[in-house]
Amino acid sequence: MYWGAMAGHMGWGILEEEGWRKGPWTAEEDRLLIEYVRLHGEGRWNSVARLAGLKRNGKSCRLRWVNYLRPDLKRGQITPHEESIILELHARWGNRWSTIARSLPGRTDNEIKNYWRTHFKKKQAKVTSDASEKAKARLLKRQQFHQQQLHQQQQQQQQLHHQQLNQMDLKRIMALLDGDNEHNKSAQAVPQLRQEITTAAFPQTADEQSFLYTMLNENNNVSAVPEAPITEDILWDGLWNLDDFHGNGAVNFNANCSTAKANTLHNLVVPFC
DNA sequence: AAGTGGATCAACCGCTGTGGT
DNA sequence: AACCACAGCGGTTGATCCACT
Repeated sequence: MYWGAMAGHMGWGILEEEGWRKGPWTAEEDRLLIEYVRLHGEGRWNSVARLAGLKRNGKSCRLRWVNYLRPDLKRGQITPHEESIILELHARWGNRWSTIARSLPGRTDNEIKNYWRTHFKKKQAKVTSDASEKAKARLLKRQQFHQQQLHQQQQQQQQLHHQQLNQMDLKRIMALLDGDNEHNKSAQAVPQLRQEITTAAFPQTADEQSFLYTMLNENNNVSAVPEAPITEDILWDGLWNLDDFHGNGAVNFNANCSTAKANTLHNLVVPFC
């Protein structure tokens, strides 16, 4: 199109090291190539340079002929009908442009490829972008819900802390740590203490629990790492696994979780269902 | 009027498949 | 079997056009 005009006027084109011209084709080069094909037919493109006096390599000649000079090429815009064919065939074959082009007489693979890139690639990107926006919204909703839950949990914990603070628990644990209990120096006492700390109504907060575990470690000079509590991350992992809810995920979910955990998860998940 | 950025398209590049020797 | 030349394909580039600010 405008390449030809530009090349014709300005004499563009550069010479490669091997002496091949590159860049836009001139009107004279086109004429030589057309004449060559008229005399010798398509093919044997590497002979074009020698037989037609063109300083173009075979690949360049073939491409110019196939994409621009062929007499059966259909000019003009892609019609809606052709567009629907492209869509359908691309859905079936993907980026096999030459295969698609065979179903569209007069259209080249390059043309279809360019058309797809300019018309559908961005639509595809928009679809992806929309999906991304939805994901962001979901994340925001999740974060808001997370904060709300955290706030509620803190309030509930504070209430429970005051209501259920069991002085007997505290006294028993502290007594064990202080050494009133003779067993606390023995290795067997460690699991017992750990169990006390874990199951006692007191402590209720993570800080309190951490404090007691530290005391326990210091007193016994052993590693007393508690079982990891149920974190939000684990709960959300459960939520994402619900994507597989119709498959084995649901089965595993129920099988692997205690009823309490399952209920907790269920309560967390329901707002998003 | 000038600048800018997206759209368009011709052409190139690198890789792979195929056929001949 | 190995090598080579060629054809074809898909991805990418780069220059120009054109609408918009």
